Amino acid sequence: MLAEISFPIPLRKTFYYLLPEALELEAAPGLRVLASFGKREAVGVLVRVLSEKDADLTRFRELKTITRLLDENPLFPEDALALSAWMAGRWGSPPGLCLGAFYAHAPKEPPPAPPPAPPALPAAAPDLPEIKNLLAALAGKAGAYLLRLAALERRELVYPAVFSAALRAEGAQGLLLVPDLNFIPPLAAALEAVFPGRVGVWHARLTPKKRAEAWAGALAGRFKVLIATRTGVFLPFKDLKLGVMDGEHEEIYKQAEAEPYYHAREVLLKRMAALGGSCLLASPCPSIEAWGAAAGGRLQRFDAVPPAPVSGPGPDVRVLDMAQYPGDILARPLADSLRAAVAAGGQALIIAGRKGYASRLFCANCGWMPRCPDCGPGMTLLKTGAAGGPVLLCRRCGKKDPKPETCPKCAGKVFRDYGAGSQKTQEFVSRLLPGAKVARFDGDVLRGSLKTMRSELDSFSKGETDVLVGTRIALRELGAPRLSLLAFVDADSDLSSADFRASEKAYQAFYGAWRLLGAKGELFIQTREAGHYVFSRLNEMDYPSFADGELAARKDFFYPPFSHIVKARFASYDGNALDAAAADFLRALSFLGAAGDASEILGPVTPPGQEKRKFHSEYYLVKAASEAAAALCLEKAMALPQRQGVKYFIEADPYGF
DNA sequence: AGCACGCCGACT
DNA sequence: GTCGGCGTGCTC
Repeated sequence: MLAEISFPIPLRKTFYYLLPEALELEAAPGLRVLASFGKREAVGVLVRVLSEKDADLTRFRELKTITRLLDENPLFPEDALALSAWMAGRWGSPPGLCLGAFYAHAPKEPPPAPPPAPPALPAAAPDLPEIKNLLAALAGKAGAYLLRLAALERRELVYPAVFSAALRAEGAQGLLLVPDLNFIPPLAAALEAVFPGRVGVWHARLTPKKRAEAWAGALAGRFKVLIATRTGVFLPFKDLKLGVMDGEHEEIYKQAEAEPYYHAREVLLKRMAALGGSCLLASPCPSIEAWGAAAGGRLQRFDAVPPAPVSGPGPDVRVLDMAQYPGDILARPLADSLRAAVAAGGQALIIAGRKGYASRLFCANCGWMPRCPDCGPGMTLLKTGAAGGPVLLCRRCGKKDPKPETCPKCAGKVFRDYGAGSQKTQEFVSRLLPGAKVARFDGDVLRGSLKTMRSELDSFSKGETDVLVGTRIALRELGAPRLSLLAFVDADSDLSSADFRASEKAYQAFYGAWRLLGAKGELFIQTREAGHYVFSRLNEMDYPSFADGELAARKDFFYPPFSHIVKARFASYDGNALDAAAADFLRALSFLGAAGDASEILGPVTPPGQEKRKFHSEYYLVKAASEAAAALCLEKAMALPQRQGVKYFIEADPYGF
């Protein structure tokens, strides 16, 4: 007999091995196997057992034999093979890598038996009618739910009650996914009160030993609840009955940096459905996708949110039109309020558009802005280049140019810049408020040492820091006792993007800020698009009305959740090759219109002034009417002939473009 | 992804 | 003369 094996490598194929007769009875799909692979031994997963006559073996000189089986039983009762095959089709990553995501952290030998488990303790349920209804639903039959949860601090109360209600059966386990490492400790403490000694923790920064313990503990059923960041959606469980996703709207749940590509929200929903368990998506401001799923009946929605007028007047929202304050990092009214707030003993959080010094340069006379001469997008200004002077950087292709002495359009000599990065803003604020303690929190701090990050956050929440300058990630990190002012230095980097999710993301950021401020304080938003419609709805901060409007717009323009997006970008120095690649693509997708559904292809979209550049790029956006149609488009786009000198970027369900 | 082979630059 | 850079090719 033969064994068909999948390896965690970026190839869209499986491998045949001889299955020793002694293993024929034990061998079953889903078991890990050890096998010689090239010049090394590799761990793969048995996909199928088949007989020699069912496989075309003429291409191979000889077959190798499996070394041994590593498991007695499959690690995933929910069928990781089927789930990973679905993932591979949905986001276009190689099936072996998708399957590998489930098995990546598995120790080679099966884990030891778990110690006896202490009993669960009762959880105090918050006294809100909608929470009671949710708990009753969770205690009943399995389902998929959306919970709108307003106050940040209620999570520590709600989640223990939620797991307690859904995990009454002795062996039943739960998974709580969080968007951020810093959410884990308080939630772990809250869950420990209900499941003492049976709360596990999982994130990318665990030491190898702790990671192995958490992984094995989940599989063996030692943990009642696992709290985990994104990758935790692939953890093995003995009997997973409830998957909860906190901060469901957070973009971090989409893995787009490295293969396999996936969205943890959709994997969780699919996985819980396969297990016959429940899934709960929770957020103060759900994604429009989740909002649409609730409107369409695929999620049952609970609103644990008092209507806006009940929760108080809310902070004073001030949208500053930066056209009136050209060149200012902080406009005059904001600077004045900031000075006053700190003088009065308050704390402030300033959100810059990006990290570092980067900002956008423009001519003070004619408004000219530098664009990348090679590939098109607006260039950002860095404080120092290699030679020491200021340089312009293209964030797409990495081209660096010295800052021009005079404006190429009007020969003006005065330049201004706007949209300062966190570092530059921090320096500005330090100069504005001599004597105040000004700290910074951005992606650099988040990726730096855990100790530094914690001390920055603690220092702010204890009230030692007066002003924290950060990027948007600082928003979800904080609890601040004396926070009385919050400002967005540059809201336009979000609003002006071509992304159909731009206003959703911007609104969620403003809403997050509004909630962080609580009942009082000042919220400043600096923008060059003060007329944008998100601002017309900010006063009431009525998320449902915003989300309903956004959902209607998505329907009108046929965007998700009403369609499925596949983005195909082509780039080349050779314009003819680019045209040929695009023609290949359109030909391959010509079946779309013929199907008679509403699917359509947008594009080509090219950066402005493309003709004059040596580097060409363009993209197409496929709006597919169904998941199946999208999967077919993705498959055809990935199978395109690779033309010489052309780079292909194919992405399903892209975020941020 | 690993891992090896292979052909060109600076150094024990 | 070697060590080592990463381009290219292969894995049943």
